[in-house]
Amino acid sequence: MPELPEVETVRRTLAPHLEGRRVVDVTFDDPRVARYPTDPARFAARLVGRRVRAVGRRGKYLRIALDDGGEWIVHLRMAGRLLWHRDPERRERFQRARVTLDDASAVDYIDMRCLGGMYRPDDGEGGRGTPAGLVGLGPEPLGVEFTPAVLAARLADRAASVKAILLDQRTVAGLGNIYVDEALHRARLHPLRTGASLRPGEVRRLHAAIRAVLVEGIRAQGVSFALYRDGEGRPGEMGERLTVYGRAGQACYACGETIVRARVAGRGTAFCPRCQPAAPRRAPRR
DNA sequence: CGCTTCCTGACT
DNA sequence: AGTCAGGAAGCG
Repeated sequence: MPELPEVETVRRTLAPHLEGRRVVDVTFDDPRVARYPTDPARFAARLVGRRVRAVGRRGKYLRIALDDGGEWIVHLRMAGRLLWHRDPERRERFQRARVTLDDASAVDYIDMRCLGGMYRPDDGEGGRGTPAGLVGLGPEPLGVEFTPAVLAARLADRAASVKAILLDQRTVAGLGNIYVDEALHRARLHPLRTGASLRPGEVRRLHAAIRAVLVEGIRAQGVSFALYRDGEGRPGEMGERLTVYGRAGQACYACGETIVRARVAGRGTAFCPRCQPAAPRRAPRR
């Protein structure tokens, strides 16, 4: 569920409450959430007593820097939420863990499907316990290192669909199903176009579209279809601003054609068949 | 490279 | 009862 704009919104809403605070207690209601160390007691022992330096983000990973140089990492996957509050009596349905801070506030980890989890890697950058996906993650799409040339290099010679390539976090960090569909529509590219088929001008369009939809998503504090909330429990408003995702059967805002839904890269995919024509048959000029 | 799997709930 | 869900590791 949460993609880069949603995770960034959680980061921004949690940071003022967490930074400078010391962890005084960690409890797990579901031990599966402790991804590393996998023993909840050991996880708690490694987090209790630490002070939060900064709440950061890399792709869809929340990286919470601690005063011992290590970090506490959270990945929300499909249905995870982090909720900060001051009510010790509060208990959300599907609450899986609680981290209590030294001002008596708490951060609850809530996850209906239990696909997400928390990591407390051994010390040192990329120490044991660092989630595998964080190693080899592609560039931050809103950072200076993500350029049209970098994107072009990652699309070149690829037979896979541009949708599958963009969903791969090694290509660029933080895109998920919603923002990929939105970016492809904005760039007027059919999701089944192969990476190798994209001409330089199309790659530049895609690069700009990716940035634009993510910036808009952050500004709207993310998409809240069902479960997503920010760190203080508020829904985002990006769901009302989507142009293709969730709009199958409705008219394209750009051309009036009916938005269709198909399965691409194993995912439900919405696109406009007129704005996003299928791949040209001829090989691209170089 | 695409497909399956993890998990649990909501919807048709 | 069957299908689907915004993620991503693992498999063939």
